Amino acid sequence: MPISDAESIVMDVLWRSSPLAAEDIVAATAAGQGWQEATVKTLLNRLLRKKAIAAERDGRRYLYRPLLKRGDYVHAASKGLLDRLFDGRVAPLVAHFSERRKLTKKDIAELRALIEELDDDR
Amino acid sequence: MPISDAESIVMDVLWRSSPLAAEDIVAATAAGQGWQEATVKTLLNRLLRKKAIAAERDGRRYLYRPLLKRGDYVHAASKGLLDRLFDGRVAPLVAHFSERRKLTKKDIAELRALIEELDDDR
DNA sequence: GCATTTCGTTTACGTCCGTAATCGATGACA
DNA sequence: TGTCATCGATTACGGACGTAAACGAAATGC
Repeated sequence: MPISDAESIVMDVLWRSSPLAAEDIVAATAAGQGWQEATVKTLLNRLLRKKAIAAERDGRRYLYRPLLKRGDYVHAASKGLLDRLFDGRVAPLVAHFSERRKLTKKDIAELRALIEELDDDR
Repeated sequence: MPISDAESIVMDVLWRSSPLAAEDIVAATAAGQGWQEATVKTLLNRLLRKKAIAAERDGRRYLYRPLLKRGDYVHAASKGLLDRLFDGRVAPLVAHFSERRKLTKKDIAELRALIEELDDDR
């Protein structure tokens, strides 16, 4: 079952640091997202049902931590997009941004460094 | 208003060739997707309401063509993902696939060619 | 001990989405 | 000219999502 956009914001908090109490997650998200605590509670419950997080009792409250790894989530999302739009390959995506002139000098330098490194491994 | 996954499959057909009659779009998608014609009709109507396509009368039927450009759609989707997951930059995405060893030799060669070309433009 | 606060759980509700059947108008055919 | 086939338009319906209030149990303050 997929993690929704709103849910992924909660995951982000937990990926950054965990375990956390609901209170902490509310503190980290509610203001920025304009959410009520109740909303965060709902999202936590849905994530529990999806087995994306786990809760362990800590006295009268629970502490939440991710079960789903950030890398796995990022990978699934990225691969989904690549498959749908770029024939599953990375280069066409880079080419797309290049054609749209959305690559800064810094982007290009980073890419060049990456590629050189990869070539070294070869 | 966002184009949903199912809708984007209809858009794909129209991006490949347009204008097309509903019948053609059904022919191009229904079998592969396991859709009834009714489903395709619904999707066409929703795309019309979203102004992603336009219909012009052709005798007793309509011919549909895209208003939304494929490049714009691809860009919005890609940028959304990059922004959400990779700090809006392309290199970290490439690095991610590299770390997961999901880059084939061919991918790397394509990327190297791309980068060299970009460097030439510099 | 009893009221109040504090958690998590349950329920709610409008919208979008996937999927499709049905309806209504119009053109074709007999 | 009346009936049948075609189209697009309307309506339907369950599930997910965003957003949140209400409820119930447990702890805490007095």
